Amino acid sequence: MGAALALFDEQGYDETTVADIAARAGLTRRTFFRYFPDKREVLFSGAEHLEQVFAEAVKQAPEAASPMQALRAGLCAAGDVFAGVHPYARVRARVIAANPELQERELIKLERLASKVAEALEGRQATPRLALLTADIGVRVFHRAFAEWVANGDPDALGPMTARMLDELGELWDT
Amino acid sequence: MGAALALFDEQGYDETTVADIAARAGLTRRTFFRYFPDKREVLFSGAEHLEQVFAEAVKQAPEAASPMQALRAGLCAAGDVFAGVHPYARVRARVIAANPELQERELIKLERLASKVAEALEGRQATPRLALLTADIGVRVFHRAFAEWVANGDPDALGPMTARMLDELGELWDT
DNA sequence: AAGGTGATGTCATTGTGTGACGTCATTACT
DNA sequence: AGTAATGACGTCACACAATGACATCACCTT
Repeated sequence: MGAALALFDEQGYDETTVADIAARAGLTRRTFFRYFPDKREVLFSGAEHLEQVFAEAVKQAPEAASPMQALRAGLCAAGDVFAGVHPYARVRARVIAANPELQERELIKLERLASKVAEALEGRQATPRLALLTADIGVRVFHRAFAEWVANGDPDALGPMTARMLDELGELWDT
Repeated sequence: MGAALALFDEQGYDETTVADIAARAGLTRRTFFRYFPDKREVLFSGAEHLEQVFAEAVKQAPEAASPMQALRAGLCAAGDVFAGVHPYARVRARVIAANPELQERELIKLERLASKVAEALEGRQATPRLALLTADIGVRVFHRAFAEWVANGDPDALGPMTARMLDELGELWDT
């Protein structure tokens, strides 16, 4: 809902009531809660799509690919999802950064994403233990790369930024 | 507050009101909110202590240690914090697992922990970029190892379990 | 045209979180 | 000792989120 994002950005999240959002969108409070289970959820409507793309790319990776290689494929696909929405992502990130409640919601979305990816990895060769670990770490790398991308990255290069960060992470063990 | 944990375990988190908790503890609703900023926070009172121990261990690691080695030191110290509380941790984990709101809070606590650890790593040799990444990944490894420890681990071996998982993660790049 | 179906609005209720304010006990200062 | 300051706790009142029950209206199907 664009109305909500605009209001959050203009006057802050806490200062914006659901009634405000509904009013600007030409709705009632009650109706708002039919579209979104709660106030925060407005900012996370694309989450399922991301989950789906990421997990699908992991599943579609070549048969011979290792978990890490499958993960990399997923990360690149996930990066593509955000093509063209860099400006929107900036505003959204600013709003979220300003509010702990929203950060909480963001984090649990990541957790859900990780569990979907773990599922996809299990559908290949990985043991549950390592699938969970690999997925979790992959998603966190995505999260950090996303933060850098929003802050100062090339709008069209989220995927590459993520892949690079994954490499850098692997090198941390070589000391 | 033990009263809260007991009630959450007996009747569920949502079914337990702040008034219930306060009553059992011999307090008022208003007083409860003087001790805890919100209802969830009851279950996260030890968080600052963990942050402090973890970060301190990272700072105290030998001068020559790499970021990864300093991280490992922090993880072991963090493991020691939970010596003797395995049974309590089980109940707590069960309550949290049953409620998304609590999971959200747990995740943001981890995020705070990661940022403290990142700070500690920056106090050594690491660049901000890699400090954030290393800390984040370290904390996630801790989180996953903790989950396994709660589910079926040796009550006295959280630290070793965590260290082992960190090794396994590093090996994922070797394929 | 009648009836069903879905989208939206109205109303009422519960519970969280917070501000304003009062009371009481303890400590500190003269 | 007497009194002022401080802090812990309670009472009251309120805004808002969230949700269930029910009404209304538009539109589609036959």
